[in-house]
Amino acid sequence: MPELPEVENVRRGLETLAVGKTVSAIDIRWSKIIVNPDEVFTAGLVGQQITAVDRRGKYLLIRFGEQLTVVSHLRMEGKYEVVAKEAPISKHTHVIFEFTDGQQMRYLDTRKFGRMQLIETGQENTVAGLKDLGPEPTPTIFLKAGFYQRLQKHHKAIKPLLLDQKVVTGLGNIYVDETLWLSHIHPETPANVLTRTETDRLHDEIIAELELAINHGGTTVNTFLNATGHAGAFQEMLHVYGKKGVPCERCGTPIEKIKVAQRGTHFCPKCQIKRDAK
DNA sequence: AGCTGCTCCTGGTCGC
DNA sequence: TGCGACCAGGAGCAGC
Repeated sequence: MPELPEVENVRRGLETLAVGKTVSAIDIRWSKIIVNPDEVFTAGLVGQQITAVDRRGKYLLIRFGEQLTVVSHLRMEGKYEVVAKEAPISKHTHVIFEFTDGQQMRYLDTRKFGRMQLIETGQENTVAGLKDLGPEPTPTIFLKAGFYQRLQKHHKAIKPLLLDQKVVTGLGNIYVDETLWLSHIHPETPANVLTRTETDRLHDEIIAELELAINHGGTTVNTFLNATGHAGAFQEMLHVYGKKGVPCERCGTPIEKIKVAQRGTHFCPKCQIKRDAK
């Protein structure tokens, strides 16, 4: 599933393949993907040129001309491809941007969870989800002191807080399990029992893990911008996610899978000791 | 305000 | 083999 590293990879691919192209037509095949009325979305974008592709957290910000932005969230299975218009269209293609050069940028999404919204550039803060987004996971923006203070305010489990994009943006279920294992923290640990030393360690692991994944996913960019293609490569680097019953790399104890806040959660019961509330 | 639970979807897996 | 039940989950939202 696309988390921040995969979205960044898609961003880089679209930057290469779609910037400079001008939209000649739009075909919306599954209307619910588009937050705006179909005709507003289409009328706004036809004739516009793609000028840049930015990213904020897991949101893609596709810039059209100087004044318009399409905010695109891939959710679970969204993908983009840029292909010749003659290329076969899969049944999971829901939005097609046709360009004046005969190519098409297509949005594919097996489970149709993804969303796209046309806004005026500069109005990003009107989009629910974007306006309350926390810091990007980079050392200059995501600060240890603020992270610690934020966690101290909560007594619920650390895992759902890391999934909350308001605390830090970019983590999904896979990377949360991975960073908690790397940090020796049990996913159900109440956030406010974590020490400053522990949250500092967690902070560093989050930054390092996402950077590693971005760099790892940045190796292959072709006309098909496929998040799962890169996830396949990163698969080899996972320590706990999807490894129920497999011996922990550090201590050999079988990895366990439980539910935390309705999410499948993988951890090592020996390396990640559960602690009670204060 | 914090938190929980529901919703959207389809493909894959499991039991019978 | 076929079929139904159930699971996977990011984030917006309602409701307590």
